Amino acid sequence: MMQVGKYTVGQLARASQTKTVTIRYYEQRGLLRDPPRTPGGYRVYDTSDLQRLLFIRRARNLGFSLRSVNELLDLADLNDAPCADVNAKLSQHLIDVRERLDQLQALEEELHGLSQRCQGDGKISSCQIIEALSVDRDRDAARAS
Amino acid sequence: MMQVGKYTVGQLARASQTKTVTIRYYEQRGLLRDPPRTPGGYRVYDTSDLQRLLFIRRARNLGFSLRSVNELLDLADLNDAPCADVNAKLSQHLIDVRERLDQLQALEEELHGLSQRCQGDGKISSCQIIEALSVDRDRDAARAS
DNA sequence: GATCGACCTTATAGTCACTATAAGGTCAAG
DNA sequence: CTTGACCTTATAGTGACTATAAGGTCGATC
Repeated sequence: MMQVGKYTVGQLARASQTKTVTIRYYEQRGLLRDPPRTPGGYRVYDTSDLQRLLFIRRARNLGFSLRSVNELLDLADLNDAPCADVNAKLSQHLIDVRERLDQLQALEEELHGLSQRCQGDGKISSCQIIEALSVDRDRDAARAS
Repeated sequence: MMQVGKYTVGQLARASQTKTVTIRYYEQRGLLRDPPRTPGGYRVYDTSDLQRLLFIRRARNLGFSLRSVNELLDLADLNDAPCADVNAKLSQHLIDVRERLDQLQALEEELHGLSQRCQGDGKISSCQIIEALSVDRDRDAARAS
């Protein structure tokens, strides 16, 4: 059995809801260090690796790109960097997320409107949905002009 | 000059707000036919190609995957397929979009909450945001157990 | 008919964040 | 000492493009 506070890649994976291949991918990308190995070549992680991985996963769940996560980790490692830098990154991300949210909302409305048009009793030749996708609408016309 | 109703790839690109490489990519993926060529090898498209491309772009703008767009095109080509098939695809897509919307909304709230925690006057060592990302919160703890 | 520049051609590699697969080696328990 | 779960590396694939290189064609002008 492995020492307490030590993990194989699989144990780290379980503890962080990550796949082992993903962990190795993070290592390759430089987000996680090259861990020490057993004589047989198995990776041996410790709790600080787990902490770092959990940080990565949380930030990823919040929609940060790996690049952003890396920058965040760099900042976090630099204890005397100004906290405002972190907040700036967060604010920009929040702006991006809100924009995506707006777009997705508009999309939802459009799809909902589209789904209302189906009588459900016809053939494709008279399908209002296909029709709507096929015909130039105001937006297309305006953009193309 | 090119005949009326005929387009080079670049003209098709301009008329559909697409990049030429993307058009060739769609051709490669089988969404657009291999068009006839000039003696010199230039692709020559006509208005039906433009219609089809506009259909693709509209569906893509609505968040359909290329695979779905392809299925939709297949249905549209089959004039006697039941319209309900199209509606089923649309409904499923609407469900997916609404799910993404919910997730993005939750994300927005979390990020907003996080951004409220910045005092903006400290160093990383006392950054509440980094803190929040670093520390196990209820969700992580619950999932890992 | 030479030249120019805008446009076209193919092929290949890169992006992002993984996921999948193959072929083989290690670990610990029984 | 065998078993089976786990680990190793390397390579290729995903989706929907984007970027780049190296070269060929078109049509207008001189």
